[in-house]
Amino acid sequence: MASASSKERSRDGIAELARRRGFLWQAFEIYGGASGFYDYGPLGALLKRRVEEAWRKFYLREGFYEIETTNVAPREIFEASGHLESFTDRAVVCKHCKSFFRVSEGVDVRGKCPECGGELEAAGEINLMFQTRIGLSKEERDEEAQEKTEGYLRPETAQGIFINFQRLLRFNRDKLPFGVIQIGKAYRNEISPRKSLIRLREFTMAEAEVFVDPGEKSNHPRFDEVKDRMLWFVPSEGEGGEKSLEEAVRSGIISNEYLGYHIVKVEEFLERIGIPRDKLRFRQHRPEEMAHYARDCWDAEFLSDRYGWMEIVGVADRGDYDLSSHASHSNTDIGVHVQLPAREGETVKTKAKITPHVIEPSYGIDRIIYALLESSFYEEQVGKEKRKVLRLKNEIAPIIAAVFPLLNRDELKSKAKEVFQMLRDTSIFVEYDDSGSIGRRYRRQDEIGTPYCITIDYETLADDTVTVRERDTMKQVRVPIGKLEEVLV
RNA sequence: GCGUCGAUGGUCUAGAGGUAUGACUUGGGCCUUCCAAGCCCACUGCCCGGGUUCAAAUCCCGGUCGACGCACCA
Repeated sequence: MASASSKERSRDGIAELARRRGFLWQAFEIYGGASGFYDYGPLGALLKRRVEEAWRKFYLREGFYEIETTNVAPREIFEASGHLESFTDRAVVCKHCKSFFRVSEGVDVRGKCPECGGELEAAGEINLMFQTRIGLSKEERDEEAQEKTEGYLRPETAQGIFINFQRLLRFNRDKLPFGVIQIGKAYRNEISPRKSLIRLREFTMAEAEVFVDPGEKSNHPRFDEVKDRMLWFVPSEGEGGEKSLEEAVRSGIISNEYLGYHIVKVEEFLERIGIPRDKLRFRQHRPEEMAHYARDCWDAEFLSDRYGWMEIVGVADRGDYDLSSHASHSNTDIGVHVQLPAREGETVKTKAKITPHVIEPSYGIDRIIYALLESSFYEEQVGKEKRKVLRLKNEIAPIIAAVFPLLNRDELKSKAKEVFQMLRDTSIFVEYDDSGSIGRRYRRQDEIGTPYCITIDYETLADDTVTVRERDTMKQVRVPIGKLEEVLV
């Protein structure tokens, strides 16, 4: 056990750091905890917010508008979305080979295991949605009345966008294509949540829904901007490997330009916030692993030292599944009139009514946070000490800079506090520290990914310059206080 | 959900029937003109519940949480 657990521990350095330095805490800890729930501590919350902010900016720049919809929704929404049907079957498990089966026409508790012929036992309900009640319900009421009060926590944020489609279309002045984003919590009552942030019961998703005329799917107006981008594709069939997007689309690996465009955007974003490109690939779902709504799906996978390849973003072609289904369940017409291009010799343009298709990049923010922490964590030998450093990009680092007096003396401390306060008054988030030796303070900041440390020394008192020490190189430059703001951005 | 193993200050750890070891961290002080230095002082702990026993961190039972394997992950 000793050797296994010490190996475990060294591989787990980032988990220990995240806990100790206030990034990530198991939820409900003082009550013994509950599996699948994590709280973000002060630094974790800052990091997460900065990642979300970077994501928001990225998609707003692409022309998307953000909306915010409810976490709780009535039963009908999930009847229409297909989640109720896909989630509430009873399940059985084979006592012998442990295979799991959904109860269906062919399989029930009294039957035999289709895999090995072993005895089956009930394994409860597969219901990944958390159920709740909306309003009061009297127990003696009939079943129909019960159903009326039945509500669920959303298992994805997307439905809130689909059910507002008409409003959104109108907001976009009845023109396709357009895109909508949402960042928010989603909930899935996982059977066995594990692996820190990888499988949570409550998690943050950032989803973008692109509505496009199906006839235009292979004609993205900005395809040229991204077509030469090289990506690592792993299709469900045939050879994978590094290809340009254009090649992938032309050879049919990627079925349309819209899907391809957004796959590239996913990689651009991930790279921008600091996920290393060589740890990223795009893997296509096999038909049997596809969600009920998807006609095609590509996962952006991150190569984790700890967990191997793991999904951090899914890019799905949902076709017209959601809009059509909500249209029929809600008895609403959500078709869109589009103009067809005028043909040779025709004087009148024809109009057609179509149901848009949806391309959906869906980001698991918590998994991305994990990937960022793991891939930016380094332990390196500096002299006799091990230096732990989080090489986070400036754009997402929880704290941009820390201000120190070189020595714990009043004249340096008061000057340092002055500089600290000056920076806090800008949008640059800084920290102040005067405890222990200067070296200790540098290392403390390295550990939490602070890119810069500003030190006030006696020279500062003479000429108003400070040293700025860079996290990754540990090199220092002298900078006038007045120029700090531009140096730190 | 099943199986195996585990849980001791903030972190990591020693202890295998007599209420706990050490290191680091943290806080205070001294020292210190740039990378976890040194010295002094201080704080903090046996996952929860039940049982056995004069006595339980230690043994037994149950639970919770975690790691790993199987299954699950629309």
